[in-house]
Amino acid sequence: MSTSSSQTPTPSTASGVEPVRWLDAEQQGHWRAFLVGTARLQDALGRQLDRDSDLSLSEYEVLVRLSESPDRTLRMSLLADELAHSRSRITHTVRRLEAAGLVERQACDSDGRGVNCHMTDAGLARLEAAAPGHVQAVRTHLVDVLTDDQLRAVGEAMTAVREALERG
Amino acid sequence: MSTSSSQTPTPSTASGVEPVRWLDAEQQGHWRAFLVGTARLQDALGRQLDRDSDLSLSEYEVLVRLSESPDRTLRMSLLADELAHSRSRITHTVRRLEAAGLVERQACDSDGRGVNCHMTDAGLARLEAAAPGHVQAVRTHLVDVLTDDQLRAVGEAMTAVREALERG
DNA sequence: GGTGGATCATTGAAGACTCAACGATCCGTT
DNA sequence: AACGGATCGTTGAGTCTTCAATGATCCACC
Repeated sequence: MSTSSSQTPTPSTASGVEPVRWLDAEQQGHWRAFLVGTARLQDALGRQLDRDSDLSLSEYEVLVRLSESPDRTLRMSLLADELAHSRSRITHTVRRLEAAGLVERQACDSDGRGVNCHMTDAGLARLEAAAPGHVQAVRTHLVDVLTDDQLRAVGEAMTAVREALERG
Repeated sequence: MSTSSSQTPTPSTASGVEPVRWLDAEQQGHWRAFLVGTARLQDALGRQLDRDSDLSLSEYEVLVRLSESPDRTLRMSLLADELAHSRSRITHTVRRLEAAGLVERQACDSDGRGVNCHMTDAGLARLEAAAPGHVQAVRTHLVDVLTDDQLRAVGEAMTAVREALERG
């Protein structure tokens, strides 16, 4: 068999079970290209960051969001939402960053439950050191490989996917 | 600052350092949409598989490739290459699948170093049980969210990314 | 036909992420 | 003002992945 490939739709029995709408060969090809391509891409980018800057991709993403925020500070929950990472994951990532001195936690004035994550000067310096290499890698492996139209298409498609998921 | 965002290209000093070609606002938006969208998508698909079929996405992928191969058998290295997973990761994934009785290892006739991974009947049954729900999830969160053109654009873009990476 | 550099797969430890459970705080309702 | 459900963030255990090191086999070449 070739599960999740193009198949004759199961001739509808009287079973009441929704027949599976398999993907056709083309759809499946695109889906697999997506899976494999993203795997290789994330792998290459993570490797570059780790090798050249001793940061994981998620640590880098956290630092970038902080660098763009007023006072270089962001609530844990906002970090989680913006990066689409679980709260638990953000807690663990921030704990590592804090241990490295790149970030520090502060109580949140307006909400006793909240925790603010503030990027230290060392954190900013570390990000600034890491950014050029990372951006170059994003170019080499993604942006410069695609036409402008292709990159836009990917961006818009993934925005649609994201919005659909955030409704469900 | 806003690292990896659109910036005035550093006025070229005489330092001999290649100026960083930052991403412009649009490129960066697409790149982030890609990061966040793929994160949410993989999360949703992995969750569905784990909940409904007690399989991880990588276990599922291994089973699919095996199901499509002659004799439901594939070399470990081919599994790794096709899925873009490390050899070590494949070893661990297959070990778990073997422990669950879904797969078994066999010596490879033509190559004494090689190991063939063969999918058992139980493995096939497990895959067939998992497939409808998974395919439906891929539709709900990706395929049915996009137009045919968008899906093709994504597939072709990621194919280009993949090929570029496999050359470097 | 032996040597030396590749490829294949595994191993174990370290690292990162998930999951469920938890305590604390917030806030709408009564 | 007290209840009760919801949100926030953390925790620790379990799971998955990476990384570096290893042993085994293959093969091109001398």
